[in-house]
Amino acid sequence: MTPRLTAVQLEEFRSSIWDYYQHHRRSMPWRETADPYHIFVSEVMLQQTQVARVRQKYADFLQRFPSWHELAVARLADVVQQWQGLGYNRRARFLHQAAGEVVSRFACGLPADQQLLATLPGIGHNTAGAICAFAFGMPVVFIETNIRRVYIHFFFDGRYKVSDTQLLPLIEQTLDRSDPRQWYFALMDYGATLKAHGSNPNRRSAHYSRQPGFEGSRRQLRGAVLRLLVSGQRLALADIAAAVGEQHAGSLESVLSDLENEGFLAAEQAHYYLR
DNA sequence: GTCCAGGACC
DNA sequence: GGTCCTGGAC
Repeated sequence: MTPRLTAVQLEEFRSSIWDYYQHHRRSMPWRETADPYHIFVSEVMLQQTQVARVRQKYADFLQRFPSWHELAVARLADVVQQWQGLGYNRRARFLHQAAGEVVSRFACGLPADQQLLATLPGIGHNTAGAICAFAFGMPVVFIETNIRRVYIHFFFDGRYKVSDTQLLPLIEQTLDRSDPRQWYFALMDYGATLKAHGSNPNRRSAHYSRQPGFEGSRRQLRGAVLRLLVSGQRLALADIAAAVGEQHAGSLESVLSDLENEGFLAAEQAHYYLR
């Protein structure tokens, strides 16, 4: 199933990655710090979102919410406002909730523990691993899209439906324990270039799927509703319906209900507002 | 205009 | 296995 690497294969692979990194490393602000809060914010932003779009948002967000405490005590509406343009607003709510938990559960700071980090909202095994590697320099095993590309490209040439379960033992075998932080930076930079040049190896991942269209979707409507309310105004159903337009009329009430249940919205006297 | 990148949670 | 956003590339 998963190949066991020889010492020579291992050395060749590591050399390829390090050599590429030496000449083509990408510079990013969150790579210049080991501050757990800064790393945490960057990793949540980088979930499902490309580096280019995160850069400015990262700087603005930290300017507005400089510490766990200031994020924890902020209004959710302010956090969502700061999040605008990144998409997947649930991440803003998770981040806000996570800050609350960090302040209450981990007064001494973020724990250097992958399992424990993965109990925080919005943090799964992979983001927890990234935080451990980048904030604490720990030799943990995790996978994300760029890393996935690298291992499929090198070790599963011509194969289809490659699962992460097959990749993880290889990531573990090849992990350079002398400097996990730089090693993962190097892997991700190599993976990013594989996408840019030639066919994307991740299409051969068992976890690849084509995404549905955005125009007219519930996702689009959710974004539109939050954008409408993010400035703090309270609006009646009819006002929201008028603002989001005819094409969303059928699903508006259901979307409002979802957003209310998720903790984004509240309603008083038939007027909706952002919490 | 159409396609596509990006993990967590239910 | 379905759902969640937005902007940039083509």
